[in-house]
Amino acid sequence: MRADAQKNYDQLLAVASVVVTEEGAGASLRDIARRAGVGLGTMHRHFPTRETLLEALLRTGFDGLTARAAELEVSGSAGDALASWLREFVACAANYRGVIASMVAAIEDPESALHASCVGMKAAGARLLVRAQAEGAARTDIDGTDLYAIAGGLAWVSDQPAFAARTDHLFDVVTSAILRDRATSR
Amino acid sequence: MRADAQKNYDQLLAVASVVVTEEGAGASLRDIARRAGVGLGTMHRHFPTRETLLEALLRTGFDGLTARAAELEVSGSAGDALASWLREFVACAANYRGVIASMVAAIEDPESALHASCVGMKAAGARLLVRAQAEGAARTDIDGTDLYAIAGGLAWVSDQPAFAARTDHLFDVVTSAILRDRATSR
DNA sequence: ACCTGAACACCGTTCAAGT
DNA sequence: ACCTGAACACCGTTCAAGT
Repeated sequence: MRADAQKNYDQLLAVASVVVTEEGAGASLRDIARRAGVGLGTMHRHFPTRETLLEALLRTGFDGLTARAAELEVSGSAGDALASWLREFVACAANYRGVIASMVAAIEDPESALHASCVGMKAAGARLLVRAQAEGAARTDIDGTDLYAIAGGLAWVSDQPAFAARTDHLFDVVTSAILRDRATSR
Repeated sequence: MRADAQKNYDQLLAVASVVVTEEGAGASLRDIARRAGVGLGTMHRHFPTRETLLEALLRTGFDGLTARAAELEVSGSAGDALASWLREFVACAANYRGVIASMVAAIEDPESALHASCVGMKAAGARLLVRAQAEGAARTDIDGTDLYAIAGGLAWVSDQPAFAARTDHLFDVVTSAILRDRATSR
């Protein structure tokens, strides 16, 4: 990438991080370009769709979740591993308001820039679920898609101002439906 | 209301029902006015905010839920009553895609046209919860707000095309976290 | 009383013109 | 190669002018 293009890209991403944190995943792309001091066309070349931008913003979090899943897959308690990873998944989505809807829709849309990452997240969760089920720590009548739905639902609830303060409690209530014989997890 | 005003109101509501069913709660109000053969100003006088329109669309469902709650409050099993009502709440929200976000936000916004209805729904759910808790059919560490959050989360998950087909299963999984000693409910 | 539609300030996307 | 910004087709809201 040419030096000026790289500078614009970095600047757009930095500004987008601030604006999307402030206003959520539906923030005005025009406004981001404006505040980054960049033309509208430049915005669209670097990030042709909103998903492309969200993917870049979530990149670090996605990589962290992937690494964390790899660790947890060989950790002591399969039940605790699943609960820990789910909690981090929800926390990651909570970084940018409204992003969970895109993360859920991306699963079924191979065209989405978020597709690969989200399919990966779903698969990582599914592996932790299978291990927990094999050890008798998780109920066996749910699959990876159910788990992703539950994680998405929890993330969405946490996104709502009316419920944000009860994220931890609701997490415990809902995970108790999946995991057996656990104390409150925090 | 003058006869022509009444006709415009009815026409707007009929068209809105179709358009919001097709495109969800974020449908273009301009488009609704256009398809109703009505000026933009008329649209805004009858329905000054999007919430006003949604409230009118959901009116029937809200009234049905209120009546159903009254019945269920004196029905045989407190646990079954809560589960039945929750299921109907989720089904009601599912009539119009995306409406659950407004129904959740309205709880904390007294200015919203949906406020009174949604506070009423929340209170009805809370009454059924309290009765179930008193009979030992529901866990006692959740309150009416937790229940509304869980109902909202389920409604949101059902709204996502990726998960819509598993609504019933996810409902059973999540309600099992709240209710004790119940068989799969459908 | 009630209705209409132009005007305004936004939005995302495209693309001709510049460097 | 890369950037800019006008042009286009939308959006919700307001309000002067009509009946």
